[in-house]
Amino acid sequence: MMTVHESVRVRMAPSPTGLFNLGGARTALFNWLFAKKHGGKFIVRIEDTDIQRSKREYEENILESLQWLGLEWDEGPQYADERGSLNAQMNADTISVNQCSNQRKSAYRGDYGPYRQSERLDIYEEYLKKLLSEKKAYFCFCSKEQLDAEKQAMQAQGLASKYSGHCASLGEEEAEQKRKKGEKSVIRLRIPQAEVEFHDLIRGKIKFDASLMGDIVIARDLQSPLYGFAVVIDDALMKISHVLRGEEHISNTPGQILLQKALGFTEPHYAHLPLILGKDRKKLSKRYMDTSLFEYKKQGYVPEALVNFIAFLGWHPKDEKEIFTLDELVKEFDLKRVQKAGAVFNPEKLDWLNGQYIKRLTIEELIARLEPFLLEKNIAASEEFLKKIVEAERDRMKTLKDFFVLTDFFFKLPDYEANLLVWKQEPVSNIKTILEKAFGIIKNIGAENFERVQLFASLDDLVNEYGRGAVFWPLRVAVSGKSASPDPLVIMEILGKDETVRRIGIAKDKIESLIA
RNA sequence: GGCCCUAUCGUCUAGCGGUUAGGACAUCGGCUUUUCAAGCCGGUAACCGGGGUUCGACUCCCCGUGGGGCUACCA
Repeated sequence: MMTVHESVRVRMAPSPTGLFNLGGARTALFNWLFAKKHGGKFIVRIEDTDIQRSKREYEENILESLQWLGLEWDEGPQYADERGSLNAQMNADTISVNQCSNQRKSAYRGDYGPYRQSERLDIYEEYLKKLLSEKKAYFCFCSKEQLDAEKQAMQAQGLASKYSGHCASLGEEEAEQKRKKGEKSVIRLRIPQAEVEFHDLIRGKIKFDASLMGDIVIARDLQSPLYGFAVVIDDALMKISHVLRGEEHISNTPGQILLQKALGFTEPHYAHLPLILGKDRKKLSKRYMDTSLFEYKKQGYVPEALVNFIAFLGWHPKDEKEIFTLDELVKEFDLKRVQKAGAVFNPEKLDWLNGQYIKRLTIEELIARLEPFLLEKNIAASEEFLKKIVEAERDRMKTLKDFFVLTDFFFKLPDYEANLLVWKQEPVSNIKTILEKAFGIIKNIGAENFERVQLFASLDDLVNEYGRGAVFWPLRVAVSGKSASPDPLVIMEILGKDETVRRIGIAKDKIESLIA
């Protein structure tokens, strides 16, 4: 385990421009684990500086997803509708209420708020002005077309494309005039001709040649900071000690470090997590496998399985244990054991894990998890009945949703081909007699004795005469309408005498029609 | 094109100079067996290539190659 002396404060800084996905979940999980491991704080900060793409509903989705996974945050947004439950458990004085830009009252937990970038615009402006007055940043009036042409030209020469610095030497007054005239401008940070180096906790030393970067844009205007600028300010102000984020951010780290230097901020520690890749080895994208977390939820995956699965994407414990609870992960987690290369996401393993978790749930707990699905499908069944069918089928369930395809026949006998009743090479006439005899035997069992053991004993003679397969196969089909099911006698017990008799009656008719 | 990251079974990975290269998923076979699962047992399957360093490289270094990321007035 790595030793961390200072107080650990990590953050998850999602941009609410889409539904929360696996990549986000992984970043959140690793940050959360790191915080818990070191007794630190896990902070959620909403990066909604891109007002065009940011949506409130996405933000809610992110927050709900985190809660579903069990990754509760120490500081960050809090919603009106959760105040009732959460507020009660919290110190009232840790909550500050702000009026947010779109008229909605937003509350936060934590002392470093607001935790939504759109509500921190004045803070950014202040730092922007500071940079400008210190001449560390300047207004740039170059048009997109100009910039594109520059870029093309440089690439054609085989050079790194970067901003030429055209407006860097513009006089203050000149710039001011242009602005007054309403010429469109952006704010750029002066990048020194220097080497930027940082130590990545996962990858070691990473070096960049800043002279290849060109002066970077940090804001559209005083009230519109860009991501790279806002993160630096917020991380510093929120006293973030460790930045654990996806590998795609490695290349914007040097710019951020330069910004920290310009502002006199201390540099946080960095750890860049490997990417989660699709089967095509590319970063998970909207088009490819990048299903939102709630989609997994809807498909019947349990959060424990998802957490466990995600943890193992780019990380591995010391020993060979594979099933981990969140608490166990906290104990085992260590950045040292985080992988450097991207990890291809393997849905089969998720399925397996999910199945493992379903098997480990108590019947009661499993039924509780099934509840929302039952509600959605409008299935009403007694607790007693549910318990029985869940018990009979749980080993076959990979997802909660499997319950429905697996247990449909308990509710309603599906139609099936008469042929299905025939066991292997057994003559149809034998099947007919077996069904008839079984029908008679079963009909004679008292409804109060309608249990597996009793059924099994009563059918003993028939089994001895024709063989197990020849007896149980047609009975299975008769009671389930399927070729794959739990033990037919178990099904009968659950179904009860009347329904069992009725179904075997149907099978008898079918087999007769086959002969005729 | 430029910059950066990266490289062990199909996939996730263990390994940290000397191993029969281990585990998990998937796959294949067997057991169990009235079906399908589950479970148990077993099999197939990997160190990208080339140079070094070393008595000895999967392991360390360099160069290729492959893969990925970034290259926005997105995050």
